[in-house]
This record gives sequence, C-alpha cells and structure tokens, in this order.
Amino acid sequence: MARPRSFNQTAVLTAAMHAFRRQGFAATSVRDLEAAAGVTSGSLYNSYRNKRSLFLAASEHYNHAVLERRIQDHAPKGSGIEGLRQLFLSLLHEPDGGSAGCLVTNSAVEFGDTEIPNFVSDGFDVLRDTFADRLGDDRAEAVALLALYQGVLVLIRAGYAAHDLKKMITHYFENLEERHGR
Amino acid sequence: MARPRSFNQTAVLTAAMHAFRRQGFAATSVRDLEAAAGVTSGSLYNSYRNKRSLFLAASEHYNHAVLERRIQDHAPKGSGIEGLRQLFLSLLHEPDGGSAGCLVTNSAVEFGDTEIPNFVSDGFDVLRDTFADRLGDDRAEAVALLALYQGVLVLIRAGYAAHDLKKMITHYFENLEERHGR
DNA sequence: CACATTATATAATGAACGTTCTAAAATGAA
DNA sequence: TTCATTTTAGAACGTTCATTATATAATGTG
Repeated sequence: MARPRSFNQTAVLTAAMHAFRRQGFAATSVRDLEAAAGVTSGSLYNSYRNKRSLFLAASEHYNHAVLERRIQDHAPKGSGIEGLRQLFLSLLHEPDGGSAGCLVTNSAVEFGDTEIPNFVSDGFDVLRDTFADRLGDDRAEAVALLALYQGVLVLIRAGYAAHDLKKMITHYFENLEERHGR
Repeated sequence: MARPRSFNQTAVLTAAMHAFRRQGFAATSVRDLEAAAGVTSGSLYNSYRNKRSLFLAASEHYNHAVLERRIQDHAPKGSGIEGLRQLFLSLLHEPDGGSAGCLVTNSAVEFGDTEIPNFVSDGFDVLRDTFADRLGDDRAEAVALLALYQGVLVLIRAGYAAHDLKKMITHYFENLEERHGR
C-alpha cells in the first residue's frame, strides 16, 4: 500500500543509544544521529516526533537491552552475592575502558537540574530491587550497592584506575559476604 | 593608569560556579553567565580567554571554596570515621534538595567521552586521600567511599529519596565502625 | 499501468550559540 | 586638561542547531 521502511528500527535505536550514551543528549546532534544510524533526518523525523522522543525510545531500549541484559548475564535470580560481585566486576571490562559510562547515570546527571526522565528512576529501581533480592531483602544494603554502582560508573567514565576499582570491589564483596554470614 | 575593574572577581567566579554546577558546561550559555554574574560578555572576555577558561577557573574555585571547605567543616583532620559520617550526611542538606549535585561529579560525566579536566582528578584525589587519612590509611575502603560519595551525589541530583539515602549512610557507617574496631 | 500512501533525501528556516569588533567610559600620569 | 591605557556595553558575525517544508522514490492495489 505504501513505501516500506528501508532501515532496521532496532539498529537505529541501538546506534542512537550508543551515541547518546557516549556524548549525552544535548551534545549529540541530529547530524551525529544521521551518521551513527546511517539514516537521514527525514527518516528519523518520520519515525520520531523530535530528538527527545528518539532519545527516550533509545533510553528505554538501553534499560532492556543493556541494563537488564547485564543483570541477566551476571546476576540472574538465585545467583546471590556472587552474582552481584560478577555484575560489578563486569563494569571493568567494557569497551573503550568504559568511557561511555551508563546512560542512566549519565542522564541522571545531565537532567538533574530539570525533570528527570522516567527511564532513569526505572533504571535505579531495577538495580535496587535486583540488589535487594540477591541479598535476601536487605534494603539499606541494596541502596548502598545502588550508590556504589552509580559511583563506580562515574569513576570509570572519568578514567579512574581500573586496578584500584577492582581491588575495591573485591574487598567490598569480601566484607559483604562476611556480614551476610556465609 | 587605566580604567579599573568594576566587578568583584570572586563574586563573578562564584556566580559562574553555581551556574555551571546547576546546568553543566555546555548547557550554560555566555548569556546565562552574564545574567548570573551581573556582568556583560565584554567584561567576561576581557578577563577570560573564552567560556572554557572561565569554566576552568570557576571549577578550581569550586574545589577550594566548596569541596575542601566542606571537608574542613565536617571531617577535619583527626575527626576520624565520625567526621566522614558527618561529611556524607551533610550532602543531604543542600539547597534545592541537592539538585545541583557536585561540579566534580557532574563534569566527570559531562567530559567522560573527551578529555577529563584536571580539576576532576584533583577532586577525586582530595576526597580519596581525605577518606584514607580519616580511616587510618585503608586505601581500598577509601576508594569504596569515593565511589559511594560520587554515587550519592548522582542519586541526590536525580531526586532519589533522601530518607532512603540517610538510612543507607547510617547503616554503612555503623558497619564501617564495627569493621574498623571501635 | 495509474493511484494513493508512506518513506526518503535534502533544502530552507529561524533561533541560539560563542566569539569578535567597535565605540564609549573611566582612570592615573604627564 | 590631554593622553595612553584598560574596562565596559552591546552590536555584529559566522556557525551550528533542531525542525519544517518540499520534492522524489518506492511500494501494494485496482
């Protein structure tokens, strides 16, 4: 009945997600997005109302395809504290030394002075609930892990020595296991 | 010999610091800075080469006037773990619910994809060295506190429930004191 | 093959940006 | 008071931006 889309919607979302994660929302221009996704602005605006709408879609995609996926890969239900340790350690082996950081963390900071998008609070909730569950419902400790997780991502993005972070994580989880009786 | 400056240099630096802290470097326009500092761009460009140069000066000012000042106020040398607890708790009582966050944390994220300005690494070092000293030179724990500190600032900026953060900090420091034998 | 419909490419638009330029104003020295 | 010097105010410049408008291309259907 009409001309079909000539691009893969998920591929565009993934490309936009990477660009936004690396450079932030405001610093990523529509031309950057065209180049990253291999699609011209005409097509982007045909699928999304504006840059913000594409950003929000890419961010939801991030929460599922990257964040929840990472949890599933390293700290699935039942994996306990050991799963959480692996989850934290996995952050140290990201491409480019992890300089892209996390889209949730980065957006929390970028939008902190205005209105925080829902996907940020959602990302925090997913992490905290995962931590609490794997710890056997220790809420205060889960919030501590949430803060530690965000902080590690800030430090990694800023190029903080990965070796020091690894030692820190190792020590932290040794203590955590002792305190949670093993 | 010539016309004197008609504005207070520290006041301009402080105003710029607040603007950059709230909105970030890129999102703060020179016109924003004019309004915040009560000085026109002509004067700003007469004193600073460009926006970035003013930003770097304002950031150095932040490290001394805000960060080191906060340490001195809450966790001076000799104050031990109790000082650190007060330092962390003080973050929960910032104006506007702390939505401005920390200029070091915010800049670590904003510039994470390019070159990190020196004041960011300096800020990290000051914090980590302070933590290590007050803990009696426990480096791994100091790095954990550095990450926790950055994470708390991210969460506060994103409007995370201050009540939960307070409980978390309280629990964290109870554990810390036990582990450091008291 | 037309036709309706939707996608695509790119030009055009208007606003905002950082920076530079220009002229006036303010000072101390001569 | 005249001069050299520096600061100040704000207009002007060129660029980049997100978005809209426009024209063309591709499809299934009749």
